This record gives sequence, C-alpha cells and structure tokens, in this order.
Amino acid sequence: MNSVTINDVAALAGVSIKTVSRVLNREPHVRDELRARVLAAAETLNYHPNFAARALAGSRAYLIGLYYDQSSLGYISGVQHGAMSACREAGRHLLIEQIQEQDVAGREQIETLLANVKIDGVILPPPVCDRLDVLQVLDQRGTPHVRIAPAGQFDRGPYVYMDDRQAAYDMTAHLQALGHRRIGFIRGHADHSVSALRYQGFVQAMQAAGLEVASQWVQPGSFSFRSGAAAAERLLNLSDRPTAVFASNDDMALGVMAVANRIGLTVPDDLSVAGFDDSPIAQVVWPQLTTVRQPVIEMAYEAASMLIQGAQSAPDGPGRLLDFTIIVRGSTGPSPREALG
Amino acid sequence: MNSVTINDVAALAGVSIKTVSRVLNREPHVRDELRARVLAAAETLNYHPNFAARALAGSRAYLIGLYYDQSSLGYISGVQHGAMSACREAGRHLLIEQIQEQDVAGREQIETLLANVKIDGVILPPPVCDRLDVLQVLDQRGTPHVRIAPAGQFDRGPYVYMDDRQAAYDMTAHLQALGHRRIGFIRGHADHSVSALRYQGFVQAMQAAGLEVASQWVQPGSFSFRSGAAAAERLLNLSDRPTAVFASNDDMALGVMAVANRIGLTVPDDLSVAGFDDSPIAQVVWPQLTTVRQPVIEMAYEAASMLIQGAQSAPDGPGRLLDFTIIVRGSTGPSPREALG
DNA sequence: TTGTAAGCGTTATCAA
DNA sequence: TTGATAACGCTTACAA
Repeated sequence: MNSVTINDVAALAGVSIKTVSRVLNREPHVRDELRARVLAAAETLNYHPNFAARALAGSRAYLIGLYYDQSSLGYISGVQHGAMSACREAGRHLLIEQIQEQDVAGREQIETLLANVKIDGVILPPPVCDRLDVLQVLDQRGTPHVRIAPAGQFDRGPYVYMDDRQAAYDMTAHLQALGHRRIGFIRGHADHSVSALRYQGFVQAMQAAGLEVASQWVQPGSFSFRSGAAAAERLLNLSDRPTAVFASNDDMALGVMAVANRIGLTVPDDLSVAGFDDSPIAQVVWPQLTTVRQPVIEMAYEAASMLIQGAQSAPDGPGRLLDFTIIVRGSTGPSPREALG
Repeated sequence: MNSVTINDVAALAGVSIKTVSRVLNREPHVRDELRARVLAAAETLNYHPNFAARALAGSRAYLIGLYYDQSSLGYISGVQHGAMSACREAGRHLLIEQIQEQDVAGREQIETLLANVKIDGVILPPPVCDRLDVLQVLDQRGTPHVRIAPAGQFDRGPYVYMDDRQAAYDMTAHLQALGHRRIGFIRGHADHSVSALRYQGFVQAMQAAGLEVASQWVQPGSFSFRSGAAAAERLLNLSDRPTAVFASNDDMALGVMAVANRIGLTVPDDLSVAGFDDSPIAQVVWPQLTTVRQPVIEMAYEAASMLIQGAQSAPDGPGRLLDFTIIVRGSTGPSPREALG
C-alpha cells in the first residue's frame, strides 16, 4: 500500500536503515544531528512504519486484544471506547474478539487466535475475566492480560476495579442527606458478586447513620425491570412505606418509577428513587435517574495502558482501584417529611 | 510466539513450503495425496499460519476495519457483532477504529491508519458512512469499503440498507389490523434522513387504508424521550384523541407510555404505542414495546462478507437491501372501540 | 504438478 | 555511535 519504506527514509537522510529504526523507536545512542535528519526525512516522505513488518520482525505487535462475551453489549461499548483511547495515544491498535461461550470452543478459539496473531496483551472485561479456561490458556502462553472488575481469582495477575460497596454506601448517604430516614433497598441477582457488595454498603451506611434497616424495606430482585416493579409493589403498599428507594441497578429503579407513577406517587416529590450503573436508560426517563456511574471507560483505559506499558507482573496492591461517581439527577429530592418541616 | 512454522509442516509432510502454502490457501494443482499429507501434518503440529507474515508477504491482510464514530455506541455493538461473525467464519480479524470528529483530524488519522496497517476493506456504519472526507481518503487509496445505511452518495460504491419507509408502512398496517383507525404519529428529528422516510410510510399506509391523517394527529419530535412525552401531551389531550400512537423511535415511544401512564390510560387497553429501532429499552419497560427491529447485525455481517469476497465494484442495483422485522410485544393491542364491539 | 529463490518491511545481531 | 546483514514466516514469481 504505502510505498514509502524505511529504506527511502534512510536514503534521504543519508544513514542506514538501522539508524532510522533506532530513531523511530526512540532508542538511545543516536547523535542528535542524525536523529534530526532522520525525523526530517520521515516527515518529508510522510513515512509510516509498516505494522505487519514490525510485528513479524520484532517482539512487540502493536496490537491489544479485547476479548469479550456477547452478554454485555452496552458495557462493552464503554470498555472499547476507553481501551481505544489508550491505544490511539500509544500508536497501538485494538483487536476485538468475541469469545465463544462453550468452554472447549472458547479455549480452542483463543489458542488459535494467539497462535495466529501476535498480541501484546489482552483486556478481559466481565464476564470473560472470570472464565478460568480463558485465564489458563493466556497464562499458559504467557500472554499478558488485565482483567476489569473480576469477581475472584485476585491473585491471578493484574486487574482494575471499582468499589461497589463504597458506592452503595455513598448513594445511601446521599439519600440520608436529603432527609430520608425510611429508605427501601432492592437487592440484585444473587448470582452476581456485586449484589452482596452493594447491599453491604447500604446496610453499613444505614447503621452508620443510626437508622433502622427494617426487613420489609429490603426486597429481593434480579436486576430486571419487572423484578424492580414487583419489589416496588411490595414496598410502596406498606403502611410505613419508605420515602426513598435505592435499587441495585437502573433497570430495577425504572421499575420502581413506573409503579410509583401508576399508583399516583410523584417522583421525586413523594418518592425518591436511585439506581446503579448509569445505563443509557437513566437519561431517557423523566425525571432522569440519580445513579452511580461506574468508571467503565477509565477502567478500560487503565487496563490498556497497563498492557502497553507491559503489565506482566501484578500491580501494587490488590489491583487498581478507580473512582465511581454519584450522579445526582431529578429522581431524588428532599424527603416529604423534611419538605413539610 | 507460536514456534510451529510452515517449514515444520513442510518437513513433516515431506514436501516444499510452497506446497504447504498452496494447500492452506486452497490453491489448485496439488495432488490429493500430497494435500492430505500436508493437512495431516498441519493438524499434528497444530499449525496456524502467522498473520503478520501473511499480511507482509501477500496481497491480502486478513483484516477488516470498522471505522465508527463515538455518537452511536449502542448501534455499534450490533454492527460489531455482525461484522465479527463474518470475520470469524472467514478467518479474518476485525480492527476497530474510532474516527475523530473533526474533518482535518479525521482525514489525517485515516491516512496514517491506512499507510500503517494494510487492511482488506473497511465497514462504515452511520454516521461515518456519510462523511465525504472519509470516503474521499478511502477512494483515493483504493481501499474497498461498504457503507451501512448511508443517507446519500448512493453511486459511491457498495452499501447495505433497510427500507425505513416500508417498515413504517408495515407497522402502521399492524395497528390498522388491530382495529385502530385514529392513529397518531410522532415524527423524528428533521435532520435525519430516516425521519422523512418513516413519515412517508405512515402516510402511505393510512391513505392505502382510506384513513384520515388529521394534522393534529401528526406531531413533531426530535427522537428524545422528552419530545415524545411533549408530543403525547398534545395528542392525548385532544377530544378525539387517537387510540394508537406510532412514534418514530423507541425513546419517544417511551415518552408516550409515561404520559399515558400518568393521565390514567392503560397501555395497551386504552392506548396502543409503537416505536421504532428495538433499542434495549424496548424490553426494559412494561408492557414491552412493539417496535421495528432493524437488521443491524445482518447488515454488518453482509458488509463484512462483501468486503471479504472482494467488493471493489458496486453490487447489483442500488445497494443490498435487508429485511426489517416488526416485533409485536405488549404495548399494542386491539382498538378500544373494537374491543367493545 | 512441484519446488527454488526472491522478496515483503521491519527489528535484532554483531561487528566496526 | 553506527551499519551490514541476517532473521521473521509467509506469498509470489519463475523454473523444473
């Protein structure tokens, strides 16, 4: 395609190709004068090193892999975005690969993949980051990887994550600060590790504020709209119904808002509702949803950066912690009692 | 990484590397016996051809590019999924690249990109497919590309698309078949080419059924939840309010449902609501939204396939047309009048 | 039908 | 500090 090669640059600069290579790779031991001449020649010729040749000859591939699984398309968009930013800044490219769900197929797929394209490292978002077979193949081949928000296997190499417990704690504190004392909570699906963490944060915040966690105010859910609506039915029909409901994710929070709407409660005047995830729907509804934004893009950016800088060894501590953000929108407001008082 | 090379296979099979290359690339002129021997050897050694070496030596790169723009993250997930399926089946890889929004930056970025990594072709989803600067650079370098649902420039090479007008027509017909005769319509943002097409389909279906398109039943919108809600306020407060509302996208349809809910109308018993896009939120709400599913995945699959098969020349006719699907869910039901009759 | 030899455009080796 | 020259693993002429 591009007919300008390292030879052309070397010829124009009047040096050997090795010197050009040195300059372009920022290696030491090149006289400033030569360096300048090479750079000028490259600029003049509009030279861009050939990616395939580099990968073939060198130890680096200038390629970062993103292995994901079909399940979390929305989430993946953010991961991709963050990873790509880091890649672009470092002159890397991002190779996306969807991993087959079945153990055997997935394992074989990755083995073929790794045998066939040299990759500098792999980013593993959930739920792929928790697949033991994937980790095994990667480790076996010595391919560096960084996991995003893994649920376990914390001693199995570097990862980035956020503090779900603290986020739930802070969101609960936000509701308390608005004067709410009767706060309902809708738990997430029991299979997901974050469900327990978010519940924990809620309970701790309530206890810290000396508030009661009445058992009827804590309802089970499964992260779906319907389960949120069902939980809301139970919560809002209580004689001492809560003035605020904190759902473990946005889908369920929407369920709460729908039920509130139906039974004539205005959000946030009569009932405050908070979610978790800051999914796109949080901004689609009205009032817009107060929620927790996970640093998805930042985590992916960080993961890619670690890979680019060569994150073979585990980082300091138990992984890299990134900050969440409490996004206050229209669905939470002062407690009714407070407003009257 | 993978130390098994074509030489190893050739040695084990007792042939030259050229014969191995021929077999692996399915070239003709190889005796069946040798072919079998090579295949067996490759299998035994678990050989996988090196991607970078192939790209460097040959004319193909085994790499398909997907150039997108930040604006359409949800849509892009589907595009990616479809493109990847096609790539995987054909032993290709997918290289994702986000194109800078600014003209100059974007142009330079693509030029660098193409100079630097050999690519067999590029998939251009909206809105990148409508950027003249991008098309220009691609054409200039002779890089094959297939656009997905472009808004114009139809003589500028191959593309895939769906028939928005027909989809709107069919959805309107669905509502008519349920007995609705007073059908409201909420238009999309005037800047988007699909807005006019969807409106056209609606009007044609109404005329075909001999139904009135009263001006007060057609409301402007801008694809946002709020604009849908605002339009619904106007529609549902009419004395002769429609029994069904067809919104030009799902976000606006949700706005309609929210307003209906608030003023005490039950969906679908009192009011049917239909959307367009089958976005994730369509399944989050309750009742779930009747909508039009665009063949996003299929279009991307098709685009990638065309590229892999070498789609330099324009395909037959004005582009490749793919079918939409009318997804009937709970938000549409028999017209109230019909139900009573 | 098969094989030999010459690239492809880099990086790595090792001598100067 | 530099530069020949040999890999890297494959495809593509071109010969046999």
